[in-house]
Amino acid sequence: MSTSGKYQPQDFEDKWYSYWLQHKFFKSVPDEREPYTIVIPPPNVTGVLHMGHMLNNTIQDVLIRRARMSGKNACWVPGTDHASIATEAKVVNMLKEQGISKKDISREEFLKYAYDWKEKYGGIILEQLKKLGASCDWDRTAFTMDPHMSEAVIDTFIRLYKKGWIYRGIRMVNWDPQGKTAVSDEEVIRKEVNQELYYINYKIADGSGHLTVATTRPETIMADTAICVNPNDERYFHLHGKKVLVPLINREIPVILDEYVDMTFGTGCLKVTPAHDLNDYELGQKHKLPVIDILNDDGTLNEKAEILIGEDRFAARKKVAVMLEEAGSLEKTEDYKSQIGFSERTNAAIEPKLSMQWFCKMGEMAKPALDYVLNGDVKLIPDKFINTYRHWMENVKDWNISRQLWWGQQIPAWYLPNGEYVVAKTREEAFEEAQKITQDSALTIDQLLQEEDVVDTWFSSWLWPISVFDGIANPDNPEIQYYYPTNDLVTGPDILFFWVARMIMAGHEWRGEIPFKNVYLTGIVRDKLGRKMSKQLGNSPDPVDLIERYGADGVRVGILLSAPAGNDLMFDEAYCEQGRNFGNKIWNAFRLVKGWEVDDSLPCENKVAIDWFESRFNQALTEIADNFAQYRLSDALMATYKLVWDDFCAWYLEMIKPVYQHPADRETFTRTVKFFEDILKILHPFMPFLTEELWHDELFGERAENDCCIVAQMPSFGEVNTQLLNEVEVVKQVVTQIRNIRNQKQISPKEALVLSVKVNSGISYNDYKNVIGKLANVSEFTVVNEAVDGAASFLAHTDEFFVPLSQNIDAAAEIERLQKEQEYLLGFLKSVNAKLSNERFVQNAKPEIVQNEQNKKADAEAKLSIIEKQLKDLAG
RNA sequence: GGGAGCAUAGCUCAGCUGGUUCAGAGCAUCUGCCUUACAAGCAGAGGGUCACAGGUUCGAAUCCUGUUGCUCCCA
Repeated sequence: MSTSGKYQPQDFEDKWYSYWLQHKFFKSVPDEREPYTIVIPPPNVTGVLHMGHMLNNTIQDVLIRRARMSGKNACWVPGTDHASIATEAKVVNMLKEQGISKKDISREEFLKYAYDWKEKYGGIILEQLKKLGASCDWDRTAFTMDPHMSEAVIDTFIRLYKKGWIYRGIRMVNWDPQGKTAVSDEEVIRKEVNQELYYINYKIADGSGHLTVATTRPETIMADTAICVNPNDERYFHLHGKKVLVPLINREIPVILDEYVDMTFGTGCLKVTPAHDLNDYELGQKHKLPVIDILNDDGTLNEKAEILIGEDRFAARKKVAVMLEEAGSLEKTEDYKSQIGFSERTNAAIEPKLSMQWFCKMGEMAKPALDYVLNGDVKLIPDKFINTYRHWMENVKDWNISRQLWWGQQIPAWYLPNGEYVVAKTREEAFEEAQKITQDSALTIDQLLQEEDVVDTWFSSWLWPISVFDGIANPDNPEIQYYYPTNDLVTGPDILFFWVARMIMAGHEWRGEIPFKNVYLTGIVRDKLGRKMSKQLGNSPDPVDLIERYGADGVRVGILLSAPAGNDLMFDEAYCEQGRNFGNKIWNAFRLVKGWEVDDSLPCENKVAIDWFESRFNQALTEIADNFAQYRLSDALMATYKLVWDDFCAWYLEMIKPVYQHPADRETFTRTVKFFEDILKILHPFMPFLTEELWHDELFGERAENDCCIVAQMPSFGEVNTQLLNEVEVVKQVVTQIRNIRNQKQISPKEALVLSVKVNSGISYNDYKNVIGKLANVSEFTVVNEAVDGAASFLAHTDEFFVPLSQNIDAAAEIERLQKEQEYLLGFLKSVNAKLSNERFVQNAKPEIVQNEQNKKADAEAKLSIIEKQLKDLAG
């Protein structure tokens, strides 16, 4: 503890993190203890820490630290994923700045640049996690492209291919023209966008007039291969069998009939563009229409468009509109709102595009993965997500796993000169296989061409809980045997399908087992106005900056206070301030105790206070454990907060605090120091730095080098004296009431008061004389048999208290107060009596509930008779 | 358009299978205090027709139906 006396978390946080690292407290190796394992949801290697990470990793650290302090062998595996699209985009940009174009360099050269980039910038986020206090086993830091991790990916590809679950096919995919790759359905974010609906006239080829088509994408007319109308649409009977001319290019296309067309939308005439729309594609298949793809991979028009070649699709849209207008083919335009897909990675508008891709069948794998969740083997917390999960799993579509990129695991498929392909781990194995298939002795190994594409990053991530323990290539190794299945996974609901569902599938496929027992789904961090935090809005605080200002402990407390499980959280810096203030409170409570002198000759006069706090502490311990068992971390924190601030600081320390510059007795001091140590333990998972700092203070005596709070064992549950707890609650009421009287009558806390009690409850107030004397500054406390005249009075439980005051009592005000209370009690009694005199209540309600009502009745009646008597006395 | 969820104090949220004074917590607010651990604090206090309308029940914040408003997922 620093000598400055002020709580300054920055002074010691780095010190203790280094100390923990040095002493390898985060390190885990299999042993005879029960394991407790968390694998980190690997953040994107290009990423920097944002508030979502803060939340997520604070939760993981709290769980892992608590497990570590509960006798478990705690292992938190950190790492990053290679984020193929995002990283490749960054590297391409970096090269562009250096004047290098990706087209001009080889795959090998590109990958070298990419690895250099990763080495240089890829670890930032992990360093930031250290600031937060994350107690990961850094020796285990994994990366989804580490050799053994990549090998697991390739093995998985081959295994699933051999099972017939991976196939290649032409499909309409979500094309990201900026990333120049396909993305999966889950990576497309739909947003409502204001667009224009263009009404375009197509001339009928025989010169008999025109028809009008409404479209949001006029630039795709050059790819039209038909116009479709509903066969039942009377307006268009005359068009059946006709041909029309595509405006601007005058290509002839047929009018086809299909009930698919919605007669009420637009004009009822649909342009069919099989290459650029999924529904049109299916329609085209059905009617055997040709496919004309007019777009390049980067979203510009190609020569098949005939016009505007090389223009970007959005620029082309505007130009086509102008050209149509000039040609007299544009009937009108209308404002129109519709849902457009955007790439999660690049935010480019997704272009539906036909291309040859690799797919992974999901149906077979989804079934067991769904069952694990439905039968509770894998628990989703909160369980409201089970419905969402089930819905997705029951309607799962095949997963497009190929990406047209270099950064990632290259698909282990090898093309032969004749167009066939084989799937094999190495070129050599592929060659062997190829020879077998082709029986071609002329085939040479160099003739094999490996698939250019890589697999989706999630195709690595779904193996994460297994592959970090090398459980794919070495399924029986001691690590995977020990740590798998892991315990808790902490992540956001937005990747329930991307990742969580697929990990469960992979777990079942490779090990016939779940990957984790519990999935804690955090909410999304929003600003206090409820908006999602985003770079564009600039409404996200920089977590590292927050840590510098409030301390890591303060930020951890702040973010947990605002984060009930599964709910989005409205983050406000005020929570961090509350966290820091809490740290300050603990710090100062510590300074108080530390400052006490001890006099061994003094007797202990605080037995009641000590016994009370011990009971209260044990009670809170159960509450906290219960909250943890239900993953109610903010409640666990709040229970701890109240125990420390209210019970320990505000009540206990005030009860036992020696008079200024007077020494404490040995017993009180020793017990209090012990309480403090236990408090540090339960606080540690939430506030690791502060607790470690105080743990090593000389107040606790000499500590061995490895005697650290981080590895201390949680206090064990002790006895709870309920009667004592209840009595102290009454005593606290007494103290509050006296303080109230002081407030009302403007009596200084320094002025001692005299107190008498007429006991009706059986509580032995003698035991609490000291406590009440100290907390309420009462110099004389006597038990009386009769009411004291002319004194301020109040009720605590059913006991009557009297405080004679130098000033006269305002009898009228006192009467009014009592009458108010009487009125309330009479009303209350009435409702209780109404219940009790209701036969159906007495018959139907559970006996203990009826008994309760009777207790309430007796209690109210007792209070009423006291008040009546007091009123009579005042009147008399 | 289909599905799910939510609505409780100024704010963020608890409130389990209806029944202890059930209407709560934290923060914020108000009042009084620089009482030598802490003003990043202490002591008090106020604040809600539990979205709205019906229903079931001896009894509803809690269960049912409808209405309104918001959020998310899917098409």
